[in-house]
Amino acid sequence: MTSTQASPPATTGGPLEPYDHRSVEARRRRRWEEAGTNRADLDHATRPFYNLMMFPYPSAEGLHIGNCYAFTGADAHGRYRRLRGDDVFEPMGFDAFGIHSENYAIKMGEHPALMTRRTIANFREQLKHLGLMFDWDHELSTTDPEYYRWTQWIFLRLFDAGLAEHREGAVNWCPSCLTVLADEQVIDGRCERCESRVEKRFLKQWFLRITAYAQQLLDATAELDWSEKTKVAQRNWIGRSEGANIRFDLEGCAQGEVTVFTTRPDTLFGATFAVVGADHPRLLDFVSPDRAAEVEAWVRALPPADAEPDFSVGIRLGSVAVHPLTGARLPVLAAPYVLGAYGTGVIMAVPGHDERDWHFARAHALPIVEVIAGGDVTNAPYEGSGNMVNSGDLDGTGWQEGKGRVVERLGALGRGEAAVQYRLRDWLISRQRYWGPPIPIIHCPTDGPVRVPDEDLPVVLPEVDEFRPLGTGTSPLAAVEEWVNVPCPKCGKPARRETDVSDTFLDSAWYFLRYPSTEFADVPFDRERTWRWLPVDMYIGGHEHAVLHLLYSRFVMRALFDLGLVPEPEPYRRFRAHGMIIAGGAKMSKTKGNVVNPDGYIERYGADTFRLYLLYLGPYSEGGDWSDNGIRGMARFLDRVWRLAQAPLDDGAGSPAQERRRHRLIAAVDERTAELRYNTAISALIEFSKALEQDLNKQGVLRREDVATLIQLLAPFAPHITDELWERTGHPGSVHDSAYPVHDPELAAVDAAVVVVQVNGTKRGEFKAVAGTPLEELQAVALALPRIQEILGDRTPRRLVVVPDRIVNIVV
RNA sequence: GCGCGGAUGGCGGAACCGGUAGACGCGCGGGACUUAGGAUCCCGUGGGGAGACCCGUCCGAGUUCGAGUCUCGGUCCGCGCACCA
Repeated sequence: MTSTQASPPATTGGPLEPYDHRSVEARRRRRWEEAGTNRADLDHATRPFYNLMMFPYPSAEGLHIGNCYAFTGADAHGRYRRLRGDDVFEPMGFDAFGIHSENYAIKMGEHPALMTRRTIANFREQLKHLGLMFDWDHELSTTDPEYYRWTQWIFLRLFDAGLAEHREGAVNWCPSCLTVLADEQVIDGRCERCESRVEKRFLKQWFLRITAYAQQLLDATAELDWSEKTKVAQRNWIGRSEGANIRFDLEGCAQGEVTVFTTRPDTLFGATFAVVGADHPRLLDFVSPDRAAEVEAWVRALPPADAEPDFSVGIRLGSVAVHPLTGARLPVLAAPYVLGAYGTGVIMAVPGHDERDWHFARAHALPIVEVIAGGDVTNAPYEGSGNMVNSGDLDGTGWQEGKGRVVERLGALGRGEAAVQYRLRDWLISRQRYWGPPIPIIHCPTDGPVRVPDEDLPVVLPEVDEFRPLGTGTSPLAAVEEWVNVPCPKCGKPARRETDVSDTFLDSAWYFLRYPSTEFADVPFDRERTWRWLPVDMYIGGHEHAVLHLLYSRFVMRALFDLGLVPEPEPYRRFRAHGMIIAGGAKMSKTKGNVVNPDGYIERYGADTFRLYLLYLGPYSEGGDWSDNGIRGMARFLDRVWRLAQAPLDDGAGSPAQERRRHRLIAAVDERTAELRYNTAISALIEFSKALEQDLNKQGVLRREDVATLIQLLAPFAPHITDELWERTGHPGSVHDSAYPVHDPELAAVDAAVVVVQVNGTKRGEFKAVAGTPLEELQAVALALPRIQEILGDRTPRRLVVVPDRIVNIVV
């Protein structure tokens, strides 16, 4: 303890200046801008730390709370790393191309180019008020020709590598957005944006062959330092399954043979019919001539695919599949329950041991045969384990072993082999829309699709008045004749430009490569910069992008790595997903009227309070429930910090207990901040501030060291007020350039313990002890407690369990 | 259906390796200061009981000296995928 105060400490004299967040925050931001505090020295960084967050789509409604939450949490991490001595690069940009922006522009009747310029300006201003450590010198927008020039360049690298293909396929057509959608953008058979029922159409489209990387992308997930949840989502999306390809001869139709994929070759003897997906692009090749007309009519009359399977829908095609082992002649049918786009689009049906096939067989009076013993296939499909039956000389073989035996036998006959299938499909990037980067291809009548030469990039999106989709399956760009008609780069004869634009996910699949190199006009990413800064050290974003964006960018990075253009195959060393902010226990939505508007809170409480509350209201990885009252607690906390930092400060060493307290705080906050456990880091800071308040009330003075530590540890969360107080407490420079305090483990260790005494596991007393007191001594003290003596009476303890510094449990 | 998370006071949430359940914040109750305050500060706050104590982390079993934490079985909620053969 310091000596009791003989006289009141010197004070500043007048009343304490109240905390005015408006002037403080404006002043700090001005200072940062003047001093270039947030700029990273990209060429000389010795400890480069690339702190990336998912760039926003700049919606016209402006910054929403989810953006704020994502960025604040990521920014706190960047600021923490910086205080720990890293050279942190924290860039920001705008993902402004795409259907999202275009649909809104159409609704408002404003040209997307104009609208985007405005919404970006608005977003940028809002972001600046959040006190984020962005290096605005490296801002980018995907709609900028200087950016999408390189998006096109990336496409061409993939094209040259044989990873971009123009081919016909069944595509998802949204009749409302009037465009093709990627499989990933179809949710329960509906468009993810407008929820219209999606239709199947056959169009020639550009695909990126991500499936060529399926196995690599799958294998590499094991090495990633990502949230486990995200890795699992990626693995499930890639969806590897092992089984066999089996060839059946066909009779009575144009197609002479068909290959099917199955994960259960052991059930081959139970195959009683074959089914072709109703959406199979060459369905008619499986139909016998006399049935063609009827089947065609049937396909046309099919209702749109529903989320719920309907097994009563199906039709006989009149052709026959010959069983490769038994020679049995199996009927061939078509049904919508089989996917034309997965595997070969045709299956062998084993109704005895597959639930879907069983229901279909029942509905269409097809035979059901038991080939794995263990169930009763007349009443229900049996998908469990067992021995093979009705399988010729393989009867009695275990089903697992049977898989190999059947494949072996097929192999010997040249009728099949072991095979792997992935759920992952190639990435369809063609969009028949206006607001995107034109795909840099020229279609020539003689040379086919020809790439635009690199030196002709960018293929600038022409300015047109009519940007609405035509609905004909072609982009509005098709109407811009003077743009469309160009000579073929190869032969010089008249040719036409590709008029589709690319998917916005291609824009965001490489933006992290551009940030460090934004000032380079003639390369997409400078070699030296890229090798110094990539891969990203920490990536923080929403879990909604756990599959699409993360997988696409991993694919692009990997492809570029194989071309020797980037230093590593994986783009993001660490990834952490943040949770979601809800309000009143429910997702925010306009219809519910519970949307929290950030601007109002920043205006009223200041960005620091707002940031602090966002990070405090729940674990960052989980999100939390916003409460209008809750934020006031954080305002009180910062008011207290403000008062404390203006109190008289004492440069003395203070008491050992005070110093221990400070070191314990550093240890706790450091560890929790590093692990993104912000809510508990902040609660430790609040506790400490209350302890300092007690000191102040008692002694009228605070230790300068305590106040400085509080300010520094708080700086990643509340960057303005801490910087201001850092200056006011006499420190030169910005708090954000200071060195994070370091704790001494010995001092941070607990020195006094409260030892609980239990009798048979129930607490009966406690006593204080010096940390590290020998076990025998703890025992003795515990047994000597009067209360314990009383409870024990004349019973002798049967056993004593002693946990150092914690517990003595007396078992009688 | 499959996969992954959860379930703790009036509310949001803490709790390291199994060791005082409920840190911290909100709300609420009481007090101080105020002309007044929905401002600020102090004290209290899981339930029951006058009390020693008893009960209490979704439910039911189990392991253990000791379980919010581990095991088994179940209920409910959230998220993702979903005719993937």
